[in-house]
Amino acid sequence: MPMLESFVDRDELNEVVKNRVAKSCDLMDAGISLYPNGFKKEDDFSQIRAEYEGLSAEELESLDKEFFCAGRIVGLRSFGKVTFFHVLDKSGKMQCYAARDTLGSELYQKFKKFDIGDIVGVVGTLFRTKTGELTLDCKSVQLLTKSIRPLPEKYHGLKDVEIRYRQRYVDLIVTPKTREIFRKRTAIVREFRRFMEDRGFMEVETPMMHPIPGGATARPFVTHHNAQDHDMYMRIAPELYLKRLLVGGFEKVFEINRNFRNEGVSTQHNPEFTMCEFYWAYATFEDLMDLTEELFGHIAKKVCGTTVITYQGQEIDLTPGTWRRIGFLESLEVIGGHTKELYEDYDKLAAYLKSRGEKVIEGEKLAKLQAKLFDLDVEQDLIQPTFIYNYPTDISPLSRKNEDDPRFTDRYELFMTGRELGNAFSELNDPVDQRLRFLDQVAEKEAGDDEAHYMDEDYLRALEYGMPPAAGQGIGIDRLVMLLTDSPSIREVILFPLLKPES
RNA sequence: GGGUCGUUAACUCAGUUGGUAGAGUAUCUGCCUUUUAAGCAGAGAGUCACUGGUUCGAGCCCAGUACGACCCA
Repeated sequence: MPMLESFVDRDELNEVVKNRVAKSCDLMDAGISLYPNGFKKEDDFSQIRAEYEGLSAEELESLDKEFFCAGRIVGLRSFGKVTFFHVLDKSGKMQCYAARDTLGSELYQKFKKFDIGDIVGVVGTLFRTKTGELTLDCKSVQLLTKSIRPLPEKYHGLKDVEIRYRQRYVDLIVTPKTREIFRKRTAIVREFRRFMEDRGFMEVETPMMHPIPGGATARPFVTHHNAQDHDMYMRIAPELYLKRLLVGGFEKVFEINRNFRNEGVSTQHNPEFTMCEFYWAYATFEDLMDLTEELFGHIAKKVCGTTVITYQGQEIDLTPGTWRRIGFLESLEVIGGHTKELYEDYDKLAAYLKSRGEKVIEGEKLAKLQAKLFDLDVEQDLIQPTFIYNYPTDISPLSRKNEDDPRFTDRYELFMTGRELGNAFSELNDPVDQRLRFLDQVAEKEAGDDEAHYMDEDYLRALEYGMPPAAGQGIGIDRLVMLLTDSPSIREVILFPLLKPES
């Protein structure tokens, strides 16, 4: 194999890789294929364990049943004429045993060239070792895929977070906790979906590329459609499309998918992240509070087995019916410890924010300053689930105004563990009011706020046909997964988080 | 955008005042038929992130750059 042999001569390869390539050549010389196809895997280790772990050594001996398993060698202890090794498949690990007397010396010699990291097919019977471990006594061991790179150290595992994120495939091989997080993530999304479907919500897919970005206060990624020769924007939210579907007559819709926001990376933010947005005609934001408590309770119970969970050492009680509800301005007082004299006095508030290191832009509305005050002095103290409602109209351009006080909207944001998990409101379905709000946003954009909303004439046209009264919510799936997997960083719950390209 | 910290063998980490680059795992050789972080004996393995500076001499001190982590905005 000239290709493989030339591999060995490459000076930049480390010694371990060279050894493995040399072994691969030996195996091929002995007529062994390095990447054969066609092995029929029939049994998972976890199934085997579930079924036979309870059997005694004698019962296993009289079982006389062969199992066909496959997976990656993750541990190897050789005694010369006999070898113990652990094989990892999708369900877990199992110890396997290869003896020269069973395999025959020819096959055993070949087997001794296998390395940790190789993927093998094993066929054998079950027995129990002296120490009582359920073990597969191999009648045959077949190389299925040769691995030529060494895996990280077996005891400490992979610690370098940069390698863990860049080479997530290695992290998944060697870090059980990582596998666990992503299995849980899948379960969380599944239970989320099931909960919505059980309540009659219909899952839909709306565009990821928008001619006009909308539905959130954020900067978009820009891309370009060559054939039509115009710019497109990766969506920052699906909101305006989902509400068009309410106009179309679908009364309960939801979408679980990616949003893209052109902003910095932090432990809480990844430029592409997953949201579930749902819209419910003939419901109000108060109905959504109840639904949200049930939703979180359902998912926590299914995935964690309890509605009282621990996040970074703090006990979080997600039990439905117990969540706190508090008005936005009230929270500035009760939690933030401020008074009307500060948060209703523009100059005083601006001065305070500046003293705390916040930027205050000339001409910014009072409500925006109040939102900054909230971020500064309230948000981090919202540990237990809390709905903050009655957001100022000026910072809620898509929300229905409160009927008693139009300075505020029927909107809430959901907080826990000191961070936002959801944003919801009764929807603004008055096309004239919505047009005025858009105009207001356009003015802010012209004044220099590049996160302000764009005018969307088609969305207004849809509202002019009539959107039923409705309420809708967006819930950040990544943050929900962080919460339920006790993960301190969003990168721990995203398979391939955004990193700068390698040089 | 700002600050702090990190980058040494494939992995996990030491590295003294600035004086020949270290350990464990992994790898290779030998021994070993119930081990499980297997054991015993031996061997090999390094662009100390990168670039420049100070110095007789830099992994170590200084400056910058890259990437990453954390905190702040």
